[in-house]
Amino acid sequence: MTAPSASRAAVLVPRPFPGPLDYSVQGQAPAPGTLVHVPLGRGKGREVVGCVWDTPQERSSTLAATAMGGAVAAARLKPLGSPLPGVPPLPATLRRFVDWVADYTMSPPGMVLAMAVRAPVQTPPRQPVPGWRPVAPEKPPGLTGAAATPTRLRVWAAAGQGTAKTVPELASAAQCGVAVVRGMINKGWLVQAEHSGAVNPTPQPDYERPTLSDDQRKAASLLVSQVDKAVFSTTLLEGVTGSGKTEVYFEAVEQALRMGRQVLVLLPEIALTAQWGSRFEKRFGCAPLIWHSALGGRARTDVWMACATGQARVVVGARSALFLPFADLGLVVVDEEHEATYKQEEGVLYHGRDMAVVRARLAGAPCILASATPSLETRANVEKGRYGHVLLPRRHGGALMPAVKLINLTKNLPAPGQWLSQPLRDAVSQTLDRGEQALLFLNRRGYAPLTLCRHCGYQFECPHCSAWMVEHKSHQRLTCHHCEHSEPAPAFCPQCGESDMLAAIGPGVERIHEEARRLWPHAELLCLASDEMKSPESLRQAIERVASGQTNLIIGTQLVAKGWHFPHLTTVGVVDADLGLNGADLRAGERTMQLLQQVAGRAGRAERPGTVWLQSWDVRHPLMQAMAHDDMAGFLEAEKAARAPGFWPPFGRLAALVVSAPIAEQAEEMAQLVASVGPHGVPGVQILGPAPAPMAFLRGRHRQRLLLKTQRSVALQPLLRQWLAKVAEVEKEHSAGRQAKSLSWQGDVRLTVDIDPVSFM
DNA sequence: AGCACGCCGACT
DNA sequence: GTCGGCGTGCTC
Repeated sequence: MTAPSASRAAVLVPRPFPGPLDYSVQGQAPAPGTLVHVPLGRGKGREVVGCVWDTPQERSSTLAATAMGGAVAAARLKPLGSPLPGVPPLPATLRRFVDWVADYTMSPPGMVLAMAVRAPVQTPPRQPVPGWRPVAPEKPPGLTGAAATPTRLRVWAAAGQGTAKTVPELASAAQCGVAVVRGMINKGWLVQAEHSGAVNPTPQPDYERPTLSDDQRKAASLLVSQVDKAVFSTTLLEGVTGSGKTEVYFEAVEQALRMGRQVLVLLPEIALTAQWGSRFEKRFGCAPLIWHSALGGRARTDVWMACATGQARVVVGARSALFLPFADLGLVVVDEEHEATYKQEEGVLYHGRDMAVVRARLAGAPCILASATPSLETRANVEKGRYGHVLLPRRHGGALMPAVKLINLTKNLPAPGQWLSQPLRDAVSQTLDRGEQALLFLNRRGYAPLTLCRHCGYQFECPHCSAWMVEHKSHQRLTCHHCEHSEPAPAFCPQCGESDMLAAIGPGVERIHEEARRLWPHAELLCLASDEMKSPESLRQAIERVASGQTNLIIGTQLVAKGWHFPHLTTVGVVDADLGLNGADLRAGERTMQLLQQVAGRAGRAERPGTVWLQSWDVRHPLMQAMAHDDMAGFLEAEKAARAPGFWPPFGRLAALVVSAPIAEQAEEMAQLVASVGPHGVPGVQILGPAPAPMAFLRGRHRQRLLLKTQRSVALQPLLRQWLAKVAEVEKEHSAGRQAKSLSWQGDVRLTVDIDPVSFM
């Protein structure tokens, strides 16, 4: 004889609390996943929208039970509010994913939930609008003779066609006022029917099936069989640039569509969704649903709702699409899986690629990771047998991989103030003469990375960051690339007052553009940098100009290195191939290799072969040698060999702890304290630092960094949890002892934890 | 994260 | 005498 269920419901609210809060319910509690209004705090706007959460037992299948404090006394419980109308409950697979991400990233679960429910909370879904249909197939007796006016008959006909329509829809279809329609409803000639709501297009599996090469067919059949099994698996789809990876995983998408299941495709950048969408449309006959953070209001909620109701078949989007409430997810694809932009660097710090694998696992769906240059992490998972692997070793349609040539800058030094060496100039001139397209690549926005005074040596630095201000000639401003700060280009030195002595040092893409315009005055130039391409639409137009051959010389930043298809492009010149190799970044070599491979991959994708020129100050560098001799495997082996002995990722695990404060000493003192209570002397665990973070001053805050490095066998998060608990304990002691100690941790001292850090700033 | 409460400085 | 600064503490 079980009593009616406890009059208490756990509700996760979008606040940084350690777990769900309890509310009292009279009668039956709403099902887990239901979004409800709940009172919170004593404030005026004391209502928030939360999500009815599962009991710990229900969660424990996927999550180690988190020790939560004792239950709150029943008398203190506030009553549960009303559910959000028209919003389906969050599916269990999404709730488990929220729990998992919170646990893994050590973020409050409520903050993870916030990412999943922002759309329907900010913009409530459209309420279902009634549609109207004829009362019967035959005209009713009243609608005869004089009453059967031409207008009424048009309304009658419109109501009988297609799906049920709303009153305004019928009025416009029949070209009459709404009054006519209302009148017919009052007479009972039209009856209410389900209105189908916002209709989502349905992709057709075999709208336009491509002819696949043998390589492609073999790869596709394996992926299709994974989708067919409808269980979790992860497969790396590795294919050189131009090998037709997209067509291959489209076959897997097709299979999921045939099975009536939903597909999620992640892209590293929203800019890519437009071109991807048109490829999808050619293949499946309609556009996919697109999801990214720039999507506003109503459109956002429409996509969210379509995922929840199952109407959405295929969604393509940025990493935040992982938190959409898919009703029946049958396939997850992560395109360009190696891209660092998959790492969220603000708020909840999660890696989109890794969380995509988890999302698929919790949904019982296969996951495909696609790349021409897979990350070492993913390769390691392939080698351990955790991920499957399919390989496309050749370019599609018989196109050849481009030849790579090195230009030794020490021997081909351009004149002062110039950056293109003679061999590169010759190569570009010849390309243009042949009527082909050339690309000059420099991964640095703006005109010049440093402005200094030749008289006194003053360097223009950002007042809020330890970084130089970058000159942007197009806007006549100096801009910091790490924060919002920007100021008009100066006329004189603020230190010595000297005018005419300010000098732009080093090249940015704008400066290369200027040099190219002088060298090739008759070329059709286009400068492609992310800061100039604000909207996806302006980028789409620029890409279209390149792809169609309207422009023949492109100067660009890493934006042009993405997966674009430029059939006329045969020559690529990398202005500074060494850029990115120096610095303390663990993955500097790997990332530079991926970038160079991706840029190089833009050349010679059609019938004409391509050539890639790398300008380098250090042509002996293993990466330059590997590029020239097409020996990526060798380079990667060397990278692995360098990381393995120290248990650096992927051979070990890493967490970054960053202490930041407005005053440098505060950050230093706090970092010392954090370090002092860390897990020292634990086998397989190493603490590095504290030391000033590579960006020691950022957005007005001084930063100290510690790294926790463990062997793979060590559970990283429990270790960190203990560590942070000790930090909190010591902090408490200090605040209890008030007057003691110095200025530290008075004020705005923050500690952030980044699991699996990607950026080493 | 919000939001209110609380306890100290410059204004009508 | 009050308005308002942001330090501190709580949210079932």
